[in-house]
Amino acid sequence: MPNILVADDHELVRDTIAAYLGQQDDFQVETTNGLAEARTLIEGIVPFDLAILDYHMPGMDGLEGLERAMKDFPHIKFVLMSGVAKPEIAREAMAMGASGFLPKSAAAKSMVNAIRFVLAGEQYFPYALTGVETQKPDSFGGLSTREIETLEHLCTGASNKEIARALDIAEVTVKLHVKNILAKLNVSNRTQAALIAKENGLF
Amino acid sequence: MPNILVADDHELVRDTIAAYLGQQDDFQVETTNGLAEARTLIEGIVPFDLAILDYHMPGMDGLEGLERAMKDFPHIKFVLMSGVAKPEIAREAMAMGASGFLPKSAAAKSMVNAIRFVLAGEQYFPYALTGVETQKPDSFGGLSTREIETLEHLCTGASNKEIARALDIAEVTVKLHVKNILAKLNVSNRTQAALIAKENGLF
DNA sequence: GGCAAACCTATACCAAAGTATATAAACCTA
DNA sequence: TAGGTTTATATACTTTGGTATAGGTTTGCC
Repeated sequence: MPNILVADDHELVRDTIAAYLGQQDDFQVETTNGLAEARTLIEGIVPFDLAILDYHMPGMDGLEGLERAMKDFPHIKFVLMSGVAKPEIAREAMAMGASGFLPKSAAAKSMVNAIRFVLAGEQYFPYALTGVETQKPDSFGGLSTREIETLEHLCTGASNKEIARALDIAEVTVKLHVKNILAKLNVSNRTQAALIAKENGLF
Repeated sequence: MPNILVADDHELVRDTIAAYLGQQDDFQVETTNGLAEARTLIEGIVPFDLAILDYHMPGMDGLEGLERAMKDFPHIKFVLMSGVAKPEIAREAMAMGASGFLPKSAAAKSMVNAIRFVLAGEQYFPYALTGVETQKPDSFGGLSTREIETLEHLCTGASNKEIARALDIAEVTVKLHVKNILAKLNVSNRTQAALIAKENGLF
């Protein structure tokens, strides 16, 4: 019997999903409210086949938590779940090697089918998100490619040093990009830049 | 057998809640994805006892939809449900005469108990939201009043100096507050603090 | 070839952010 | 009254952020 782990910090969502899945007699379901707890459970005695992780959840850190988890537990299939469902996030997760993406707007039946599909070794990706036209914002406020990438990291609250490591460039260069971003977006610090990027629905 | 209507535009949430409630042998559950459809169902043949309405749902228009529904169907008990859970909204709904408020962060068991409670003719209101006097988010991550005020300015991208001027305190004091905020929210800089505050629907 | 633009690095400097301790008044509560 | 919490301030310090200037690549275009 497949063992499934549902990790979400909203108890209501978590419990109801688990209850729904548990109703299906061929699923065994456990739940947790954060990534750290999920990792502990996975490292435990009971072997899990599939883990459903909420995108907004303590410890996730954007997609980093998912990436780490996939790296640390390569034998487990991971499915990302999100209510806000930005297509790029979903695609990025899939690109990382996630087994699937579940928008919370999906029907419960679709969810169960998707989970079966994933357990069968396939990748599940909602048709609605395959639209190609909504890729990365390639022009926002006249920002260059590298500046967009920098802004993206800025929106996670990363420091210049962290951004430098992520983009594999020197910290001074990041500072340059940040300075240009602030000028082009006409704001005075990184926090404001992150805020208006978010407000404009980026990332 | 009590008849319950669950209206939410997220199919996953809706279906799983309905399934969870339906499991309880003394509940009969129907679902819809918007207020208009909910009203149609209520006006139909099947008599409903209780309607659970999502705050973010087509036709709700903030609390106006709830108010209209309560006026038009005074014989039905209405419970408001929300994931973002601003205390003021909950209180306002209760003040309007709603029978209860369900934050999505509630446990599934609490939900069922709350529903029984409401069906018994009582009003259900989560203990965590009972802080009455302040309209502002008065409890978030265990932040104090002053820390909340500081966080609010943080969310505009203000500098410590600007916050100090706004709150009429010394800049060092602002630094203290910021430091405590970062610790309590478990983040490492002001940008992350602002981001997660926004994500949690504050300010 | 020459030129512009995006990209990267370096040095240096100053401002702002964040940490660490210590002190103290106001307030609530046991 | 004693003790805890919140708020506030101060001094001192380290780290990070942001600016300025000067060069150095690569790419592509006229």
